[in-house]
Amino acid sequence: MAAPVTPPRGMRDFLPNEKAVREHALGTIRRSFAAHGFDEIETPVMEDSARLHSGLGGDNEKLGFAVLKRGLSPVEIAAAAESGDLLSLADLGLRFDLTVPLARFYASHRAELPAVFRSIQIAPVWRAERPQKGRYRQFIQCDIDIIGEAGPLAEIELISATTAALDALGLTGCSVRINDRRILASLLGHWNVAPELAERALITIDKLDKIGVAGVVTELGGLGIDTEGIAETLAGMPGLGWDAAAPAWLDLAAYSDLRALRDALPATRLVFDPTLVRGMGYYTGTIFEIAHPELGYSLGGGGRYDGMIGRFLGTDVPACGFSIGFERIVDLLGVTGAADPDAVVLIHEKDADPAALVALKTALVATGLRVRLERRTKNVKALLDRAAAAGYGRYAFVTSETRAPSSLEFRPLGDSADRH
RNA sequence: GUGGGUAUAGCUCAGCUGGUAGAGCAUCCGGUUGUGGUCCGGAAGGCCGCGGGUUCAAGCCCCGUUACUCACCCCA
Repeated sequence: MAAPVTPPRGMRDFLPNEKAVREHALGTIRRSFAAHGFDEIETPVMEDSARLHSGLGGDNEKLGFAVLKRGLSPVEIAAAAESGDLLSLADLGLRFDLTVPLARFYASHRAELPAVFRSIQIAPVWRAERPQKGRYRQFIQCDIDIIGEAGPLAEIELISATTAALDALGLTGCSVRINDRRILASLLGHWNVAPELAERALITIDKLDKIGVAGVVTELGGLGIDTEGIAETLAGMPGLGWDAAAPAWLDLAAYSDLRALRDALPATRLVFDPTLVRGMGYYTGTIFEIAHPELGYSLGGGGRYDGMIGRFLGTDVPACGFSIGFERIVDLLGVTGAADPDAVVLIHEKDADPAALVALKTALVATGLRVRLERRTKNVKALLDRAAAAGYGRYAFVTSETRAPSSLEFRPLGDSADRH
């Protein structure tokens, strides 16, 4: 058996028709974001290892691909193995999201950017996860971020631009779940959860829709949290809605801010969900996620991270972002290639004159057509089916008598069942 | 990191209670068919993922391993 030829685990090759669908979707998203006043930027795929592991990335930090320093000596490697700190052998890492690189980018280029900067990033990120449906080790994220806007305008613009992009893709049925870190903080305070347990407790709360009230109570108890009265609070959380009679644990200021967002976005299905958490440690205020009724995972998410840029810049700058999980969107769209009548296939004999063929093709290209040459095989049907699947709309046979494009007789390509 | 499923031709898959490897599609060749998407015939293509074990005999049973895949964890 030959050496394996599959791509690395969790990473994929894309066939021509898949690539075409992806590029089409990316173009749609890009145009939609740009129309809403965002500007596209690009950053390197790697960042300093120390920056990626600054504690802001939550669990994702553990999933980062590290890049070894060049020219390591056996002594250094042995020392790292001895100390158990293998990460010290890496000085760079592949980015696991686009937010941490953006914060560094902004800190680096602040002087050249507008006071309120609206960025687009459409780029791959890497996480060393166990792959499964909707989860890959290399995947594209489509992020928009607004830096320098502390008020709700940022959230409103981000949510409306993102839902506009989803609409442009023809994706229906999506809703946006929304919550606020301040609400989660007041909830944990109400339960007297120790700060060092807060992160674990939040992740557990996030699972409420999956494991139920009893499951969450058990898991919280396992963390060492006093679960007295927690079940009652939990039971009332999912259906709370927009007109709740303010339970004691609810941060009223944050709740009121969320209601204002809801009022500002009448066209969006905005669902208040106090159990929404999100894993990234850097969120400080609003958090949101795109939900789809057919999927058990989210199609994207984001939130406000007012503290992050200050870690790189020294002074705090408010920031908020929204990320679309491109791979999950594409999986949902499926592969549909429409036939292009301006894309034609020229079928020629094995012994056709190459110079004449290319001259003929060039003449057709000059008229605005997309032209592919195909050597005639015994099985013409298979050849034509493949061309049709690749989006070609017409075909013609080239013979030794074919001199000019006008002598070609084009026929439509398509389902072979309805023609013969 | 944890658990389940799968692994046979380029692709999609059969292969019965263990008995020397099969189909369809694709490829190539010959013929047929109104300058052509039809049909007929033929050929080529396999360490049955890899390594052990049981057996007279293993694609099939047992153990291990690797890869893929689904779910959990976590996440887009």
